[in-house]
Amino acid sequence: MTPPPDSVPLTDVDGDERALNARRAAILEAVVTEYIGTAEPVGSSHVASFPGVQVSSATVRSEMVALEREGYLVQPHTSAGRIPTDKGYRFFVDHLTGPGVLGPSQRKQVSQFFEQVHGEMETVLERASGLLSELTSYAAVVVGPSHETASIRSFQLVGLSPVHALLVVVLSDGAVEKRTIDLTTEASDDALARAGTLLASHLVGRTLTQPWAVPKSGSAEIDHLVTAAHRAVDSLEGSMEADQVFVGGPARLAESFDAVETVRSVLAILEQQLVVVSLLRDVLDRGLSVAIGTEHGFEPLSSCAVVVAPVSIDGQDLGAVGLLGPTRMDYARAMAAAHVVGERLGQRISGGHDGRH
Amino acid sequence: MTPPPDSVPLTDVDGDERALNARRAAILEAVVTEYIGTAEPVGSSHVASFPGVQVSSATVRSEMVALEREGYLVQPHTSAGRIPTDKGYRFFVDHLTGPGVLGPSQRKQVSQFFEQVHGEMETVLERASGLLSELTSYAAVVVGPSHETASIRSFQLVGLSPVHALLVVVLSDGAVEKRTIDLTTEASDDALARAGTLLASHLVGRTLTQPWAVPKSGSAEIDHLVTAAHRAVDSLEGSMEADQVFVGGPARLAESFDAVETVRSVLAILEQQLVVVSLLRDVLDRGLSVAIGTEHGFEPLSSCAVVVAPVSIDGQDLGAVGLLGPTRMDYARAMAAAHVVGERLGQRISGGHDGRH
DNA sequence: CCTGGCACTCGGTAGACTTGAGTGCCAGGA
DNA sequence: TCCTGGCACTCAAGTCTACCGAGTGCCAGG
Repeated sequence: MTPPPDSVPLTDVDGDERALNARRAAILEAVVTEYIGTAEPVGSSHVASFPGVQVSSATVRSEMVALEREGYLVQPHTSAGRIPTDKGYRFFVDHLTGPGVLGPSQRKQVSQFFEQVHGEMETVLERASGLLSELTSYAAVVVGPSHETASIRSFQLVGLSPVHALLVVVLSDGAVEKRTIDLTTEASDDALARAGTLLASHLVGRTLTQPWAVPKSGSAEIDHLVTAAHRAVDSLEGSMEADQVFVGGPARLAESFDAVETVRSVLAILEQQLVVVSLLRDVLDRGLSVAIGTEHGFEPLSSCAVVVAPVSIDGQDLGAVGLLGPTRMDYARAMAAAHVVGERLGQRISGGHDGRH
Repeated sequence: MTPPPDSVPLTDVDGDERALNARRAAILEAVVTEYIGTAEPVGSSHVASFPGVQVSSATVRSEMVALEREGYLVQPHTSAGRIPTDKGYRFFVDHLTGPGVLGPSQRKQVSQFFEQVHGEMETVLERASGLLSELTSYAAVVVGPSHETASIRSFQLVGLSPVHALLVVVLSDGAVEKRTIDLTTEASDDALARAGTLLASHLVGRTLTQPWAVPKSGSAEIDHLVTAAHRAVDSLEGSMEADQVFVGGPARLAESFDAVETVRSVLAILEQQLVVVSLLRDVLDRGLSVAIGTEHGFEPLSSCAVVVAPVSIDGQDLGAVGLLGPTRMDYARAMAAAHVVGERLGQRISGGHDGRH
């Protein structure tokens, strides 16, 4: 029906989708901005009244037809306004919205938080997830640094009962891990201590991921303890990652989505911490700071957008922070908040285990 | 209008509210049972068709009027059926429903769980909260044993950096707690070790709540470390309670309540672990196993019912399990599930830190 | 190539009507 | 005395209609 020229953007830079001419971009921006604010389909006359759009509503309409044909907008039904598609949000995030700034009161809130917060790293991360959630009113996720590179600082076997011992490992990053060991035969405190010392001499200074040979002692009793401890150390390695995930303000999901079923399924996802971590890592690894709708390839979250920011300092990976909200989220604010909190958290973590007290 | 005899229950045992005559009880039971199943107001003809009710719907109607006057039922509006009030549920729970039994598949699920689960206490409690939630499809809370009576088994100071040390305490119940200590002056590993040994000799065998005097050493450097550690130990005491709360299946709240706002506020409560613990404790202390609506005096949860069961063995308090659902929850099943899981958990906890592996 | 105008679509709202579940009350009967 | 069937009444919810208005697509004129 329509001749080919219609489908060619005016300032097509490379490929077919990369750029939109300025007018269409302005219209898209208006639609996204308005829809984020009102959650209602945006009509051409609303758009035409935007300061950045200096054409009549009729022109806006014809441009919107083009934007819809190219996949940036959709109409829920005829005779309704348009709402952005994931692709529309993507263009908005990539080209139309600045890095975003926090309001003064929010900046103050962040500063106060980092001045006042104290205590163990876990506490700080946990409370930071709450902060991020409060700043944005979305659900927040904070992932702490992995223990992969931390070396073992202390290694101890503590007897709990005649047939139970506790392996306690302190890492150089301040993490403490433990594992109960069942002893098939009773062990004396003395044997435990000797096995502990033997193992400590072999293990202190290594990381948990480095393989190690089981040292031999002269005594069968102690060898028995040592092999049991060896198994326990191996099992430590796998289970440590999950400890460092903190979810803040999951209750806010109920504000973000009106469909109860969506709330339920997203909450169910957040319960699976491993999934959340890998989602954030995946998005970060792809060099993105925002994943919209199906971009993260994770079906149950297709109605969500994920904003992530690394927690790092000098390129060193110390974790990540993330925000989970509806695709019609306020990307600028969310990105700004995630960025700021991620950055301050990185400074805090690297700057000492407990700056003040 | 109506003469006094109308308002006098037929078999009034003591006080004015204690008992209902058998017919009214049967009618109340029918209403509650039906409403729990359907979530819709129950009419007199439905009730009349219940096997336990051998009277006509007209008679049921007049009895329902009486039950409404006495506060056991309410009508959402004229010409609708009745729904139970909190008082109605209370009577149902106290007098009309048996202890409840789990279905065979659920019993099997519980058995399998306790056969297969292994690992640290925290892991077991966490997963038990998931089990309880799956069994009932309500949100579950598991509170682990308090560390109040546990004695200190090991006490260690580990240097992390020249100006940071980590205090690591192992308790007799297998719990490990840590606290970072800022050192205002640098301390040698040797000084740390000596301070640690000194403190260990004073503290091992005590509980965390017992007050203790700061031991004096000859050296000012060590005294300095010792007082810093003293402060850290004191701060440990207060923060340990919160660690032992596990919430399972919060996403199921979205299934239990249809109002999004209710979901949001209940989720927000569950985020505050201290509140949840004290709620459960409070209900248990009052000797109840169920708190319905406003009975727990906690306004934001007035549309919820809380089912609790102690985790104990031989009268020794090892914690509590709880379920949070709508007031129209299936009390019999919930109580049965909480009871069983609480009991098995008690056996597990007291029976060893890790029965199998 | 933009714009105002125009006919058209269609979701949402409001009112009238119907339906049906449920009630309260009452008179007759065991 | 108490239960029951009958009856008139109430009211939420569903259906149908009409209508409004926001919004669109298209077109002719500037």
